[in-house]
Amino acid sequence: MNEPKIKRDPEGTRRRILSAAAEEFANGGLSGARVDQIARRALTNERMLYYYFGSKEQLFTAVLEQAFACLADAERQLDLDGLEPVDAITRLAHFIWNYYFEHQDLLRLLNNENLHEARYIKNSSRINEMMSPVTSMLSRILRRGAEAGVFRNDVDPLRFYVTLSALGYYVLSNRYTLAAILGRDFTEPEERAEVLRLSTDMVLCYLRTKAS
Amino acid sequence: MNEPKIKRDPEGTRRRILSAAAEEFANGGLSGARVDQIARRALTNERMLYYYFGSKEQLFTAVLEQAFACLADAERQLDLDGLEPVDAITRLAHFIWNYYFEHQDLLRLLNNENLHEARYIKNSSRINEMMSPVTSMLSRILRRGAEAGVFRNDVDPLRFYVTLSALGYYVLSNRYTLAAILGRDFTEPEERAEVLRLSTDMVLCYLRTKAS
Amino acid sequence: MNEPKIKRDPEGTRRRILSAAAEEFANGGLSGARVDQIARRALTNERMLYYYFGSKEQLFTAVLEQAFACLADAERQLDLDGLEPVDAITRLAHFIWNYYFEHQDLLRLLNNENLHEARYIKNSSRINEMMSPVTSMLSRILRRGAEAGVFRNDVDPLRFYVTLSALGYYVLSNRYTLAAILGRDFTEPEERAEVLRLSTDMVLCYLRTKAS
Amino acid sequence: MNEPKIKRDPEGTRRRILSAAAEEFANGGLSGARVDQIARRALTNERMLYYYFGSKEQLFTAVLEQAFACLADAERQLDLDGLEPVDAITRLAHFIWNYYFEHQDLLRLLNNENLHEARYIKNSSRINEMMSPVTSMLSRILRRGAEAGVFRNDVDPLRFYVTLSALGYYVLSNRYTLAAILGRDFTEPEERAEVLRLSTDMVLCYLRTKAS
DNA sequence: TATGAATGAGCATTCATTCAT
DNA sequence: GATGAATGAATGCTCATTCAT
Repeated sequence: MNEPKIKRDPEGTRRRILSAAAEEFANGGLSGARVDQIARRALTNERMLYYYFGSKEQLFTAVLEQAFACLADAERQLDLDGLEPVDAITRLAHFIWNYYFEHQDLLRLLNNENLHEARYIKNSSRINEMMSPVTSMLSRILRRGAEAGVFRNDVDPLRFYVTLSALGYYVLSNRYTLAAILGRDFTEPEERAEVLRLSTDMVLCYLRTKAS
Repeated sequence: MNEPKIKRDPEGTRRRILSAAAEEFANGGLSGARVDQIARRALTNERMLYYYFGSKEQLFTAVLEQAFACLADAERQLDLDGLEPVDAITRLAHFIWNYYFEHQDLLRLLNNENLHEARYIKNSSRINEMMSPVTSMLSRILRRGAEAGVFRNDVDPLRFYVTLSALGYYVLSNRYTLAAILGRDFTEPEERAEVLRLSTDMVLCYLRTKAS
Repeated sequence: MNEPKIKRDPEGTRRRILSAAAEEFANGGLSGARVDQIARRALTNERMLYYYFGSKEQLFTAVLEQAFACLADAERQLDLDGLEPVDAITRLAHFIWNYYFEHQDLLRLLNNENLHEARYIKNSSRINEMMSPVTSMLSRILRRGAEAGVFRNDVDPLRFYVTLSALGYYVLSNRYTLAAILGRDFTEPEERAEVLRLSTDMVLCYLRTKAS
Repeated sequence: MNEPKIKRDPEGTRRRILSAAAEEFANGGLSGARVDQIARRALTNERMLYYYFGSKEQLFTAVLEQAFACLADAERQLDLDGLEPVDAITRLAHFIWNYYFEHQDLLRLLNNENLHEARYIKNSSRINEMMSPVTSMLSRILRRGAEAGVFRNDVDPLRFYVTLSALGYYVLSNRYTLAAILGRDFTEPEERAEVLRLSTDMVLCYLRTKAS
């Protein structure tokens, strides 16, 4: 009656359910999210959710798949191969740092998923097929840097990648408990800039050092 | 009947409930944990849970309080003031790294708590009262290092502390999604040792560099 | 299985819940009534009760609203304006007397509601909107009687209305304790007739007396 | 610790439980009252309630018994035999009117008990033994009045007694719903005085009228 | 494709009551 | 006589899901 009813828009209905579910699962996780809330937010009814996705769990998986697909897309649009190694690393560090900040839903979904021991990612063939494009990119940068003599040559790309991701992820994911316990909000603009600088300084300092 | 019934053991009952709750809340979080499961695991009945803790949420808070109290205790037992600055930092890095590894329940509780935006920590006067003892310790180490000329002198202790914590926390918290996506398990013993080495190398490398 | 299942009858389901609730709330009141009993009696399940009414308390309010709506309907169907004043008063006295007798659920609901200090009536906008139609009717009768010289002219209509209601309500509401303590059942047919006669004699006797 | 603990006062404990129970049962009735509330209000623990009274229902019965015993006591202290019949009736009407007003707990208990169909009064031998002293008193007054020629001689004492009680009980018991529906509070001092006057005028007017 | 109606299992919580000291 | 600890059976309510149209 007073609610805007969308009629006969299968594509749109599916999309609205997916984005509504992303928000609800981000807050609350799998068990905390409510199907009626998702339906209401998607301007449809609960039945359609089952019609399109089969079950709450399958919907959760679909949300994860979409979030990962977005990340992979963004990574693919990064073109670091034309940059100097130092600039490439700096650029990559900034990209990762910003991506999580701008997609905190993904961060929350990842946290939830890890609390489930990645059960739903493992069951998704789509996610398993998409290998992170950024790792091979990183390998190339590190190799180029080593060949140019600006980087040490004993760096494992995967290990280095988690190092690049860790600080940004950690201060964002733990912002609330850190604020409660340390009394500082690491997501305020100035503070963010300082931590990012610390992070890039640290990794570059390490890369430039000769292996012992 | 066939279960061992413990009778008249208030201390023990309370303790059993608390530790059962810690496990159940670690898996599943606040909404995922089931009070009947907690009661069963504690070898008591649901009623006692309310008798001792009032509500599921208050029990959750009590679990958080205990986990934080344990961490604070462990931090207090660290005596770094007698060590050389470099050794002290190394020791601290190892401590943090190992503590989360050996107390993954705390890590999961923290993740859950951050998904709740730290609502339950904020409501706990006990937790708010216990300021992390490690930060003042870290300040002293950094100052000593700077005075001895081995460390740069522009390092913010809190910012440095989250840097120390971040990598260990990240690879542990995200082990499942990292394994699914990057195909490597960062919690295997050898891998852990390598990542820890990378981490300490990186921070020490940074500390030794003169400020730009 | 062996119970008659009614399917796809929203009107009927709602109605059956309401009438089942009326009975259960009449016995036992708000706290004494059980939602599973109401559901069983309504040949449906507990969930539908919440589907249609939201909560036990809202269902209680809906039951009160319906009972009051019935009373107001019955009052509206009384046409006393064409009768002689004495006949009109007699007729009204009989109506009130009989209505409570034939709707003892309403009486019990009213008793319960007064034990709650009318909390649920106050929260019902529907009930607050329907002013008792009978009071204005009574005003007109009393005025006509006074103008015709058969009634005294100092009678307050509302005060007189509660006098008319009181005796019938009291002997019915307190029938059980009166029977236990005085040893007489005031709801037996002969006794009822006598008390009704006493009541009408009394009020008419009073109305006919000149004001002192 | 911070609560005043009463120790070794069996008489007092019993009394405090009884009066606490009276209040809790008056609000909420049998099913609405909570044993822990009663215990807390009585400054003792739940166990003592069972020690002294056996069960919640037996406690309810004991409360009823005490309330009735108080009423019977008060009635016995009325000495109407020395008064003129008209004064005696007036005095009795005022007594009843005031007693319920000053003992609204009794009124609420009676309402609750009638909602239970007087189950608990019936099971109390004590209450069944105490016949209301006021009825025989009333018989004597009516006889004297009739013999003196001031009262009609066809009045049934019991029927007349309920008439005397009804109005006072009704406006008090139904004060909240009457206020909500008629918009007038019949328990305000001035209004009470007027209704009492209406009531006594009415019964005296009736008594003075010759039988038809 | 879309939707209101229906369901049973499960949820956190509360209850009166009893046990053991 | 007095008390803290313990219990099992409800209680109101919510959940994800399916039915019928």
